[in-house]
Amino acid sequence: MKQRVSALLREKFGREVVLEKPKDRTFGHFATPIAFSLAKELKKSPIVVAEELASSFEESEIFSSVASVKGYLNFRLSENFLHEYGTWALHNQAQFGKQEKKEKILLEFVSANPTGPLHIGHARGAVYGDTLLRLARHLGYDITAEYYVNDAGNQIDLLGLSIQLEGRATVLGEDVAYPESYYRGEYLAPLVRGAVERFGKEILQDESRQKELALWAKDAVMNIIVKDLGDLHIFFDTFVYESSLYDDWERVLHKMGEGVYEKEGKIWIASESRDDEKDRVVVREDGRPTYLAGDIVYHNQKFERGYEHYINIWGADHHGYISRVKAAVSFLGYEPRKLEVLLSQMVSLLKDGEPYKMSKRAGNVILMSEIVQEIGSDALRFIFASKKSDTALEFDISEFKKQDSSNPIFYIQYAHARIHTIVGKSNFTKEHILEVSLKGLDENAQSLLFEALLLPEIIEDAFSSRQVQKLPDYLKALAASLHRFYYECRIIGNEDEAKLLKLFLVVALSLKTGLSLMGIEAKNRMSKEEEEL
RNA sequence: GCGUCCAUAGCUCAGCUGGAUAGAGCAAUGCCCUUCUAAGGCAUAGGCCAAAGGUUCGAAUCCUUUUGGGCGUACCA
Repeated sequence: MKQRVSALLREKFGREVVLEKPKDRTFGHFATPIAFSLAKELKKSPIVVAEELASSFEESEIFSSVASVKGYLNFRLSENFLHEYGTWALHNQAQFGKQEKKEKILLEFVSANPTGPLHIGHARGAVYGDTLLRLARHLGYDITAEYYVNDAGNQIDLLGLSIQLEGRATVLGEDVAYPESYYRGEYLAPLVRGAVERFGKEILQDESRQKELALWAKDAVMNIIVKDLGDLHIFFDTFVYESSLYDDWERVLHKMGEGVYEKEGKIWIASESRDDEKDRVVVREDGRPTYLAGDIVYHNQKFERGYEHYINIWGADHHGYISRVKAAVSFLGYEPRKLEVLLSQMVSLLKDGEPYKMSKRAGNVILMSEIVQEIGSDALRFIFASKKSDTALEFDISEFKKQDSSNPIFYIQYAHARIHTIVGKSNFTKEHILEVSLKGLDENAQSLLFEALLLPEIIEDAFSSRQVQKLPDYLKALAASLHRFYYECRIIGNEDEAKLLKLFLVVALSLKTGLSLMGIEAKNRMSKEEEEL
């Protein structure tokens, strides 16, 4: 819709025209301040310029009016245009808001280490990534969702050790001296049981079998992670295991050519020459590659697979890492600009006003699964998707729990359910409703129709700006408009009943489509009884 | 110290490719169910957009500085 208007104006003025939402909807559907910039060039007052422009629009099949107000140009779309578009959308529901972007994108997100279940901080990146994924798919991008599994290195050894410690303390009843760093948490108990069942108790005490234990356990942990993500309706296309990439290390190292060098018995990457603060070690003196090495092989593998664009979603605590990975990409002979790293900022939790620390090693983490159980996938997804991902977010768990009825997700669901109910109450058949014209609606109704038809623009904007919160913002506003309209106008028995129901169906289509892009299923009815349970 | 993200209503946050009177939800106050689910609607109140400069017709938005925070600053992941 906006694209069409924008294209039309670009043609007319021979330049890009800024289109915005009028301050007041009664002014029209779209507005542009173009007269202000033209005024300077033409050396006339903006008001005069706007008047002249407005009167030059006489005949147009898209606009019913073009008016100038205080230097702004306000456009009102024609009834016919809105009618045609709304009717098309209802007959092609699955196509509504879709495009055919085609670009091949690799989206990597979550990628939490398989050393424990996901916590609430991971959930944010997960929701953000999955929402982007859904938006991109809707826009026609050929996008792959990938999880990179860090199953090599110290953290895996630590997992083996942690299971042994837990087992020796709980199964063998030993008095265990805990080292400084190890993992703790309830998830270890079943792992210990499983390990004993599979390997026998001996494995708990045999230090030389830590690795063996860990390699078995990481798969079990990955299963937990995948299951927890599934509960949030998040699914990955591919999993890449760090451990599977190291065979390639020598070749990749060689591929970086001048980008790496030897010094003090270690191998370094010359990342300082590529905007990093300093050069970094990639292979230690004892020959063990560092964490960075894993990411270098991985990114090389990504680029060799040949995508047009790469998006990584990382926790904000990794932001210092961006420049060194980009440096590596550049040494590998690829275009670092194709790699886009998005950050998901920290989530800090309060519980009854008390701050919660979220270090995985500390053990007192809030598990993602715990929150999903408390408030449900829909509410969690909605809250996280509603906040700009690069801003630190703070919320109180206890506040969150009691939020039930005031939760925006219910507000939107209720709007959708209302439409479904009222359509069911009407004596008109759906077929008849779809046949009627959307022309001849009054000001309020037409404005609602226009708002509902804006979804495609929102989807495009939310994805291209990577600001997914634009979608929930829009849905909230649309639901509010629906509720207001519903309150003010009685539908059943109205002389325009079928017409208004058709309008409502367009609104429902937008709500449903928008919710599904957030991984939330639209409800057809709200039940207070269910809520009590 | 350096890098980076941030600072908007009492609280949680939108708004940021510069544009018309800075918005929403929660919390507060007062109304609206003989009417399609009141999980709703209406109204009131609430702001020196952290501070100071600059750019210009025009700044919450762009630039600089300051202040106050988060995160990072490993041969840890």
